[in-house]
Amino acid sequence: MKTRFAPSPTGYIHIGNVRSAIYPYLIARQQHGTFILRIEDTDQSRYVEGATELIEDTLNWLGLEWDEGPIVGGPATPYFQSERKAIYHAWAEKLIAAGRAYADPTSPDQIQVYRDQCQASGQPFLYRNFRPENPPAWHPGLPLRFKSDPKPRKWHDVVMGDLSAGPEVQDDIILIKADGLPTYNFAHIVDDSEMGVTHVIRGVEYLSSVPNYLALYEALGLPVPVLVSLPHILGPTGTKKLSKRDNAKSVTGYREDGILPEAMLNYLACLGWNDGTEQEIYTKDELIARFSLERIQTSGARFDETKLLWQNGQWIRKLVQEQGVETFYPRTESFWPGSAASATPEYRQQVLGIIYDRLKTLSDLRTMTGYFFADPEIDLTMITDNKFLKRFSESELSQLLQTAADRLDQSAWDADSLQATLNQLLADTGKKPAELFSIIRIALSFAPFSPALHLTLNVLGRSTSLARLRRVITALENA
RNA sequence: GGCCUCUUAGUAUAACGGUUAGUACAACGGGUUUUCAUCCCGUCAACGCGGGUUCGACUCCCGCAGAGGUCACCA
Repeated sequence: MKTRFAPSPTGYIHIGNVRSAIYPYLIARQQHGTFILRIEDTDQSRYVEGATELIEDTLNWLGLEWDEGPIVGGPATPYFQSERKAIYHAWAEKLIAAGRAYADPTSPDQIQVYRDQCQASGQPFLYRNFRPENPPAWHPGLPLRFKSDPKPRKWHDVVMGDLSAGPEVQDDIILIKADGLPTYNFAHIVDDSEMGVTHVIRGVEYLSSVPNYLALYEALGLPVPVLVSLPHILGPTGTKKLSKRDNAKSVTGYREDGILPEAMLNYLACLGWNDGTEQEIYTKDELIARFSLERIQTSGARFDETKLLWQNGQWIRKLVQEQGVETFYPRTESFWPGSAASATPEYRQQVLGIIYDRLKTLSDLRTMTGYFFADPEIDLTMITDNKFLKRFSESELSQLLQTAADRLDQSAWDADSLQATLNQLLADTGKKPAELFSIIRIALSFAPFSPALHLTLNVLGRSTSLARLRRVITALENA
């Protein structure tokens, strides 16, 4: 089995088209086949500098390594269509010799006139109805058209099932443009054949062109590969396919948001595909083992960021628990708040160790860990408005904090001892956990939420913790 | 407009003629010595419509509606 991902370098890879890379990759790996990356850069006007690198970066991030293509090379080198002109021209000459292709002398303006005429009379426009009787010999500067042989066509699509189409959708499509470069319609057929691609996996937008492709395969004497049409991914609100026009984010844009590639691959693979079980979390190896083209959904699927976020949280927990904090830590390095810059990696790892199960994305570290690295600004309203604390006066609260500070000062400073001290404090003061722990927690962090109190104290350390309690005691006294 | 495709809760999906239509996310409620999160328990919520076929239809057939795709010297 040989599959390929064949993007055109017109920009970044977005959520809406990355499944055309994931599915061919998964099935190729499962069958111990070959996954090819081919760059379809035949449209010079749409070429974007650096887009190829963006594509490679996306595949690398998701872990979709290609066996043949740019950088790695392969038996069908080159893998850029712009460098394969001679190959397309050789196949074009064969068609001309067989009487199945001809030069098109009609100007684009004239074609537009024909098109308008048809529209005015309510007829579908087909170029073959205007085919010139004595076309000139083909030479550079003239487009080359396929001489179609319209007839009923039947074919099978692994996802869509048995399909058919009538002659009315088959036309004399352009094979080579006036600039000498081939169209997608011609180039992909030649390339897939030359490269030995057995399974063509691409978006459903190509479905209506398949009858023309079938005619071309026939005229070229080439076998038709297995055809697989992937339904579109829809935007979160609209009903149209996700595209860059309606703010589809790049896949790697989610990397900057703190999404893990494991989660992204997991989510995307399962958007419109399932193995029939109720499993939700899949590793790449599990996806490779379980994937099947036949179980790809026939209808489009909406991209739902909420579930991606949930899966990402699951993956963060899974990886930290499996690998340990130290191993996972390097992946978090660019996500810490600025105030963490002066902290040691060891200290950041300690913070990560008690906060990771609250993260939905790695970038949550930026907003959730500030008080571990710098003294938070005192905001007494967080105390006075707290639903457990508002019934106490400032002096009661400051006395409570004073007692807590004194006891903690006597305590050994490790998580277990701190928990024991807190429990003892609870018994001695007769306060409810919601009261005692809330005032201490807020005094330490002034954050809406934080890890368990004994763990927070343990990581902050004795001197920082006590200093923070004391400045709040002072603030309460002066209130 | 022609041609083609699709249609189960808000979202992603399971079901391959017989189920109280299952699961996950979200939402809502509850539990786990503070908060938030995790984890656990629970609640709400779906077969687009109309005809057939059949003892029986989400499942098969036909029609309709809605949505999408495509009709480029773009891919």
